[in-house]
Amino acid sequence: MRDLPLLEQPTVEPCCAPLSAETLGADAAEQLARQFAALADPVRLRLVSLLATADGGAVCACDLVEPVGKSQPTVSHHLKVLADAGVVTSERRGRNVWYGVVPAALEALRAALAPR
Amino acid sequence: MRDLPLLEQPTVEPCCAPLSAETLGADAAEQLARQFAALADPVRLRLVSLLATADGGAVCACDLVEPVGKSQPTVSHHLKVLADAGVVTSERRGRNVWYGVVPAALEALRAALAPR
DNA sequence: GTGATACATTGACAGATATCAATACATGAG
DNA sequence: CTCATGTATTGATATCTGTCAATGTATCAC
Repeated sequence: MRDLPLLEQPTVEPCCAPLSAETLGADAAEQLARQFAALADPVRLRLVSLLATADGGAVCACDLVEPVGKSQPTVSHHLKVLADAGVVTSERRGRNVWYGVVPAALEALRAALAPR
Repeated sequence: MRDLPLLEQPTVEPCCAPLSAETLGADAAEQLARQFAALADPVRLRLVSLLATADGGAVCACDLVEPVGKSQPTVSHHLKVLADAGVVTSERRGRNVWYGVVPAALEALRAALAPR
């Protein structure tokens, strides 16, 4: 028995060639830096990890506040940063909002770090 | 004909299990966030790319200032940030200092982003 | 409609960060 | 030792970022 993805997955276009393949241009560097910046915070990393390890790949925002030990507005802020960077997606379900990782986004970053 | 590595490569211990494998603890999250933060700047990304694409894998600091278009102290600062994060190594050679990427460090970050 | 619940936004503030000019330090040449 | 060169450090400043309390907004139950 197979389920459709819980959350709609946005299309992800690769930021650039791997760092080790060709010299990064200024524009690509800015874009890539923004994506890494999204992961450059311990709270956001824990959020991503919570989403990525959840079965179904999605978690209600209500279940994210307590595990990271920050206030609700702070968690909401971090989720927005992740969403703006394309690392997570969100979807309203009644009164709740569910968040899920965008595996393709992580894969794109992984590709940027690939060795020569 | 094979050469020894131009720069001594430090040992790199993996920060943590992949984000998608198990929930990231607070301490591991801090450590991993610091490493991603090193890559969360366009100038530093270009520096890493310049080093990674150079044959021999190392470049004189003197050849890094002009390509990134920032002042010498600024470039020196960014190189220090990268070195502190373990992403690059440096070695003095006479009056110059040569910098090189630490491929294992990039690989460790890549591993953290690996899918389930 | 009213009230309750879940999430997002605003505003304020402290701490971090990127940048450069000026200066210090280290190395090799003479 | 002295000087020139390459790199690092210091100090100052503007900008960005993480955080929370307070408030706003959307959805459901009634």
